[in-house]
Amino acid sequence: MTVRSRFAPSPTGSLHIGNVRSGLFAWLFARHHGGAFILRIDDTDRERSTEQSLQEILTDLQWLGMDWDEGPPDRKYFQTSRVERHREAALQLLRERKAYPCYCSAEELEAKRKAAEREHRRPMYDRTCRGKEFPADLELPDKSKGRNYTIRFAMPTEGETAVDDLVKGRMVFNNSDLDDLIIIRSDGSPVYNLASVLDDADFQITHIVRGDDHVPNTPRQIQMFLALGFAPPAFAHMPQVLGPDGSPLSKRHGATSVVAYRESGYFPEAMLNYLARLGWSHGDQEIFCKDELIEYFGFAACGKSAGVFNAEKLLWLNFHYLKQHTAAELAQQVKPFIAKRGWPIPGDDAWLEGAVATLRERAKTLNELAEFASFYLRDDIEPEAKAVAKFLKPDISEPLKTLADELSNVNGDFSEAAIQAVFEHVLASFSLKLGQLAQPVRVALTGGTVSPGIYEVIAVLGKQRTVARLHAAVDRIRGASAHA
RNA sequence: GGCCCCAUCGUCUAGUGGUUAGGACACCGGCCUCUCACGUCGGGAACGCGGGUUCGACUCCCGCUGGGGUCACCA
Repeated sequence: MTVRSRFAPSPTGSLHIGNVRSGLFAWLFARHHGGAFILRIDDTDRERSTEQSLQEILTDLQWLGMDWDEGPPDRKYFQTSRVERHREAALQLLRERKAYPCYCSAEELEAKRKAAEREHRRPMYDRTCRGKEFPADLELPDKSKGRNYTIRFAMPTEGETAVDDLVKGRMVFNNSDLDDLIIIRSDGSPVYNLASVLDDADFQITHIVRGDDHVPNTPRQIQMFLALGFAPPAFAHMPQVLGPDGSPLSKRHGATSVVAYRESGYFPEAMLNYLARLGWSHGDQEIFCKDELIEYFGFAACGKSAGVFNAEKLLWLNFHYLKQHTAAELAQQVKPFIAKRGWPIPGDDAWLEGAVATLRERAKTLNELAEFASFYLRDDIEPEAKAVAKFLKPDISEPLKTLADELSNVNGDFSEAAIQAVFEHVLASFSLKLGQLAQPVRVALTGGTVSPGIYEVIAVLGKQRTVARLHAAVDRIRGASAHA
């Protein structure tokens, strides 16, 4: 049997970390077994589904490299295009007496539910309408035509339903605890539980991989597969992803969507690696490339307990992958992040590569890389007041000026070695230690007290810009002391 | 409340009856050093509790406690 797994996001918002992880495991499982990965769009909630979030989800998936064998743009894989199929199946169930019309109003049901809760009883539908007679040719509900009822699935009331879950193990449910759930609303539209079962059956899904919040649905869906005449697929329920406070990961925990990380300059390899390692392991290994993930993946090595999303570990992984890229690659990849800040993108790729090379050990994301490159990219830097106060003092103006002069006299290659030689000469003539000169120079050139090695910075900046900034600093010091 | 699930360092986890309980992130300290990083060396840090089973339990069983999921004309 060929493995066919699926991922069925709803296009009602951004692709969520917890959600995409279930999708990733479904994808890894399919790829591991050389099977097919099906992308289905659960867009039955027409109110909240948008084209924009659909496009965003597809982009995220492509970015992560989670390619699908079947799915969009083929309309067949959009749940809304299958409502006729869902309605026919409901009709079939009705004719076979495996479903029945329910005339209870939403208000009545709500009242009963509240009463049950008050009395600490299970708030389950009391099956008032089950067993009542109804014509064999009963039509599906349509409120607008006066057919104001819903269709419920007649769940077996005896026996039990077992789920042999690939990650959770065997779970047994009493059928008497299973609700007669609504499968067709009073407006005639099919409900998720029916649509999902039918789609999984029709698309011949062999393994349903999803979040474990679906566990309670599983025995009900198995009964529906059976009633519809299908063999139920295998199930693998992944534990939830939690926020740092132990509650399910949500927007209030900060960045939790794939797109947020994509736009912050994270690498897809890092995201993939992190997501896979959250709830799954392969001995002590922490770093996995995509092919290794596919090769090693299995549900046996998946944990059963929920995991806390750790943004710092993701960041560490991202740093790891950033270091894997060459400076030339990073120079290209950082451009969009420079543009986003409204800064000019250098035309000289080799120069940008040189600048990136000095920053790559310091930045953990492409976004940080762009941020740190600020003083290379712009000449209108505003030095930090604290740094100026601490390092740009009157007695350093002379050494700074001398350094500028000697630097401008360097002939030939403006290399780090040449720059170092100039420094050593200035240091000796003023009896200064490197630290005493380097920090003021750093403030003069970068505006702050933190930067790559000072020789590297000067080499990247070039003779002209370096000298200009040193002169500016000297002027600033003299201006300040003149005012004093 | 009913049903279901879960339980090793702060976090992600390894571990399948006998280990000094391992790794990673984070944290702390040393080294390197022109700042910050990187790197490197080292450190602290966990089997929720109580019963069994066993010569021996982190590992198996039961109970407790704690945490979570779910009970819609949402998906």
